[in-house]
Amino acid sequence: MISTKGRYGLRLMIDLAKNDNGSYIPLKDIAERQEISKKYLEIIVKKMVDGGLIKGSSGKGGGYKLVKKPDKYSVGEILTLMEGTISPVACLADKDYLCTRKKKCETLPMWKEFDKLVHDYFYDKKLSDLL
Amino acid sequence: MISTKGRYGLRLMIDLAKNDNGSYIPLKDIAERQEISKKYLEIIVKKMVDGGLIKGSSGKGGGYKLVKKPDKYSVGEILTLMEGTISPVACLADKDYLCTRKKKCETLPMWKEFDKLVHDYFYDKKLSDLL
DNA sequence: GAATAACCTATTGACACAGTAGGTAAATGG
DNA sequence: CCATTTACCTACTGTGTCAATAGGTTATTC
Repeated sequence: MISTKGRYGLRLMIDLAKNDNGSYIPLKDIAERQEISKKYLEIIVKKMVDGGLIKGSSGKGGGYKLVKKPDKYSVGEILTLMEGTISPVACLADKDYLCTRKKKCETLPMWKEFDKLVHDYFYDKKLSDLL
Repeated sequence: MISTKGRYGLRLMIDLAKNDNGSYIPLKDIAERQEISKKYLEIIVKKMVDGGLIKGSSGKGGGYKLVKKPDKYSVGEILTLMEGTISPVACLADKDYLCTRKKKCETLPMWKEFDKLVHDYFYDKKLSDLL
């Protein structure tokens, strides 16, 4: 289940893309347009900056802006950054996950197939597809 | 993310299907074969019984058994019973979810498309496909 | 130097997850 | 009838995440 972080994060990116005029966009404006608490958006926006998906600038005339063209962002990378993982099961989400039943597990192949389905869907879908 | 309830629940159903010889299968045996705590499986098995997916019988010779042929169970119905919902976002999981932005939401169409993808995948996949 | 806006740390209440503990009720075999 | 087996039931617990709020400090511009 995609949390508000992922959902709001995506809307933040769409807002940044739609209102991009070259200059920085203040979070206050985004919060108002998107009807999301600015305080909560700060958490989301920080992850985006830390993850290198957007950049911020302080002071008057400051705000946030995209660092790439919208068609260069996949929905998958945005969601993965926000959610930590988009893998549907713990066995696949964590590379170091240890499971003694790996070889005889009857469900693992299905999870893997489903995981690929999800992964492909979100990584093929671009931010530009949502504008 | 599918929780242990969903994952174990699926393995329980597979175990019941694989070891079906007409009579009831004690939970103790399933717990040992699947290497899952019997106590924890009790919670899962109760949901299955309450949901009408399996039936139980007390006393010696008792246990649990399927009520349908394995090809009549979809993975989707098993997971939905265990997880409550398999919808990827709150907006779609809850029928009564109120969102003032429904009409202008740029992400909703994508969530709907993805929701259908997930739904179709799991409801087309049958328990018999996992044996 | 005032205003603007990002950036930072901490806290909170609610809830779900992943179990565990300890019992009662029902069915069967001897 | 009674011991055994097995399901069935209620309650509890620790850990963690979610969703959000509060209250600051730093950086930048005019």
